[in-house]
Amino acid sequence: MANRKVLPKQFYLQPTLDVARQLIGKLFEHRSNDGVISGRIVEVEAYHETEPASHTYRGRTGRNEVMFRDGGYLYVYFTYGMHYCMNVVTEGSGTGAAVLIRAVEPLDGLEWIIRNRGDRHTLHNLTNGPAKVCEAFGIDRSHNGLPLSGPAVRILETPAVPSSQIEISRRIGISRATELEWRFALKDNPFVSRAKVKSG
DNA sequence: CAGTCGATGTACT
DNA sequence: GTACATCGACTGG
Repeated sequence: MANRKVLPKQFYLQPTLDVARQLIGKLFEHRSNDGVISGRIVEVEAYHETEPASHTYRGRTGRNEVMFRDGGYLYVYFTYGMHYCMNVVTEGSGTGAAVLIRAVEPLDGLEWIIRNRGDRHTLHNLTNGPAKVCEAFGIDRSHNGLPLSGPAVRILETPAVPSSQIEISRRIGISRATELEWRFALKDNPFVSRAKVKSG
């Protein structure tokens, strides 16, 4: 794969919705002793301390500490007794905000992704959901708080995706509050969660 | 195809 | 004790 530049710190310090939109099309990469797994980010959601669906709405807790850091760290949390979800922390120190990675399109390490997820899934079902992405990439509690500048986890620069290719919609799975249109996805990409399965 | 529901552990009230 | 930024298996049309 071509050499890619790691996203600069300043990228993550922007307003969370701007970071979310710009993360579409970027490459997420996990390097471990097992090898390299990478994927193109195709679906994200923004979360911010100013709205009730965010983990940070009620202030600091042990779990959400990483979300209050300055942007550029990975926030990983455990939910439903069995799943991990990973987020990109945004904005300045003291603001609890992040962008949830909801779906990626596999690039490198497909063999590892299949091994991590099990071999009874179709290609499109490997990484089309936030907990699926974490399982596929081998991301868990131990990655909480790691910097996205590497060496374990990184996000790499890519050419900007035109806004005509980005679909904006309501967030998924929110039960405590009115859902906001803070979800960004690549239009018609088959790796997006809840994508319609084409018959032809 | 859509809708329902159990799994399973942790953080927080 | 309750809710949970989910997934996958199962049901019925």
